[in-house]
Amino acid sequence: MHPSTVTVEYSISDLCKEFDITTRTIRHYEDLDLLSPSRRGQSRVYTPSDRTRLRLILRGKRLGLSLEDSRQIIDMYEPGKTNINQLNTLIDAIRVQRTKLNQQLDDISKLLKDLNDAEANCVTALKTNGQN
Amino acid sequence: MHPSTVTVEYSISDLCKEFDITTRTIRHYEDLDLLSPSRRGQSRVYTPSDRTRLRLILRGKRLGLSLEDSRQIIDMYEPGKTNINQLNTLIDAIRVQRTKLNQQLDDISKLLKDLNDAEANCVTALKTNGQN
DNA sequence: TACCGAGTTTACGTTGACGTAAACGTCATA
DNA sequence: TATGACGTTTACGTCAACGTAAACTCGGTA
Repeated sequence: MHPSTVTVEYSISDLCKEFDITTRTIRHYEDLDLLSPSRRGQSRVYTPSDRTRLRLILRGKRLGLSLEDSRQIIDMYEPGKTNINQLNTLIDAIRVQRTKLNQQLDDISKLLKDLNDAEANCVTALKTNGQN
Repeated sequence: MHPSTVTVEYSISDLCKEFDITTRTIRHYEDLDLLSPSRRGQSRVYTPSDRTRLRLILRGKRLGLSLEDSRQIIDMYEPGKTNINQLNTLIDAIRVQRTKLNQQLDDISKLLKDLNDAEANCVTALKTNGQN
């Protein structure tokens, strides 16, 4: 059996459609070194790894991270080129991020509770006024 | 016993210190009708209720909400002036927000897991290279 | 009274994250 | 061959969320 040589790749519009963003957005991320696709001719060619990075960027956006924050976090996943005396710095950064995320978890649970209360108030208001 | 008449109030700089923001930020929120403090002379005077609103705004910010989003959510907590035929709309909005927050919860738990993995990789890398 | 600290308004500047338009290349197919 | 669909670069525009500076008022106090 041959080793699987089906190298998956994506065009810029493939990724745009999948994630519902514009080409401008993707090229913007490349300007900020968040993505660095290879080229065939002048066209950009994206690997599954690039696609994963994009997913991480968009996830970061949903969490309110800046693109710069996302770049740092994503670089944490690529431990290959990290030299040893940066590893401890990296670990510290990871812990800082984790603290922020735990704060977010707390914020969200509180907000969800507030929303529950607010909804309950609405429902009560609807009932007591007896109007449908 | 008298009813407690100690009406707590805050100056703009009180709130700035407490939440570690600038006066410009607070006045900006007022421009957007997120806050509407009363005045003594020309100076702004904030009530505990204003302070609570500010806390909610900043919590929204940590979650990546726009100020406009926060304004809408905060208005949900003030059911007094909401008329009945808007209540259903409000309930819908609440459910939309809840959906977004649940998405965030999912994002965060994934990110936390990723950070755990990244940290583990760092630790392993430190050990195998045997350098302190 | 002369200044200081804390407040105010007005208005232009900045930064991040793209939008939008212009002008162009490349390839398939009608 | 010419018309689209899809790609590219370059560059100015926009919007949100403030920053920053200027010029002012007001209440205490040295």
